[in-house]
Amino acid sequence: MSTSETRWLTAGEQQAWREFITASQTMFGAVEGQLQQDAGIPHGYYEILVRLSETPGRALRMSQLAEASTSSKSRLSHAVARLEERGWILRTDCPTDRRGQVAQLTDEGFAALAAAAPGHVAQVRRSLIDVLTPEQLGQLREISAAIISAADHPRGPAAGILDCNATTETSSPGSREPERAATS
Amino acid sequence: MSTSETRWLTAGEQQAWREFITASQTMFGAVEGQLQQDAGIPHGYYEILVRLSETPGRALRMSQLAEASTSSKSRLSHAVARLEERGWILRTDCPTDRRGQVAQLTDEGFAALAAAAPGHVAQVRRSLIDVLTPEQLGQLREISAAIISAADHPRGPAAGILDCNATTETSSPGSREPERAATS
DNA sequence: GTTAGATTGTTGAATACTCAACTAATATCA
DNA sequence: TGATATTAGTTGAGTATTCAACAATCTAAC
Repeated sequence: MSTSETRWLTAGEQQAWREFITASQTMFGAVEGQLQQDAGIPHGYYEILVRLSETPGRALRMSQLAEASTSSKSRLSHAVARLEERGWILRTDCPTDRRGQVAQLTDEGFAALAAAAPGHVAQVRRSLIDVLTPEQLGQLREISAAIISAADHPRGPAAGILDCNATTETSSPGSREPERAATS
Repeated sequence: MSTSETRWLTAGEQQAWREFITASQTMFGAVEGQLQQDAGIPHGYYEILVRLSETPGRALRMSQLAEASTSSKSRLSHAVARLEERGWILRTDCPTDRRGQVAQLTDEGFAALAAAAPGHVAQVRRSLIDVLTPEQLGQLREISAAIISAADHPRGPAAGILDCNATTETSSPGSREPERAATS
């Protein structure tokens, strides 16, 4: 298994990959910029506030909040600390588990979120939703689901099924390599 | 124009948006992690090296390199400084423009890139390419192109055409708002 | 030619994220 | 019960990115 031939990307695959990178950077950059500009917080922080706002008591255990906002514990800890400084979140001890902390969205936090939401939604429409046809949006949803699912259920380096993708264009081993060496 | 009603996201739109966020984070996180782990550089640095490696003399003006790697001047400046410390890039004065600097990929840099490429490509396959059908990859390419194009040619807040997207589900103004206030 | 403006690239401060190390509390199991 | 392992969450150091300010050079217009 040591000398597994590298399956370089075909021209089409590489183009898809690079355009996807550019599109994502552009998109998230615009969303980030709008939020930073108008609300003074990064998008990750905004997500944290949103998850809390959607929870019945507007409160969540740190670990659950981390999962809900797809954040690492460390990142969440730092982020909540910042948001607490602003008075948008309050941290209290968890009554049932003395290790735990409960993050509670304050009224100020909710108000800030409500104030930021319209501008954010508008930006998301401008950068993504309204830019795609309904059909494309559906496709994007399925593509995203496939990506997430693949990450959740990783499989061995060279599953047999995958080879069917390399049939049409075998990407001659040297073609995308000797002088270029890479793939972004 | 001051009181433009917020067009909240429909349930489907919101789901697409959120899944896209998660998918992107997952995907780029995996790619980033692999590169950081195996090559000790972030993906953005890798891209810089790639662009240089693809250029005839393996050298580019800073501004061109910035554009090629979709990076801000500042970011590139910092990044190249780091890569220069490693001996992977060399900066020299531009002969034709005394303001300019030319970034030159060194042999060590090229070697490092060549060493990192196989692992990176494998990761890109694992996280994206091999996870999608050829058809989906094509769809993703078109979706990406649409996003990029929209960012390049921004249009006014409320173009008439856009309203056709809101026909089926008008997202009752209060539905996704009063208690939730947000949209990730 | 000289001046006003634009471009090139760097810098430092502020912020956010990652990683590893750590404390404290709870679970598991002999 | 007591020992061990797991889980919850925080912290600090290191690094990357952004932003605004800046110096230096080039370009254009008069």
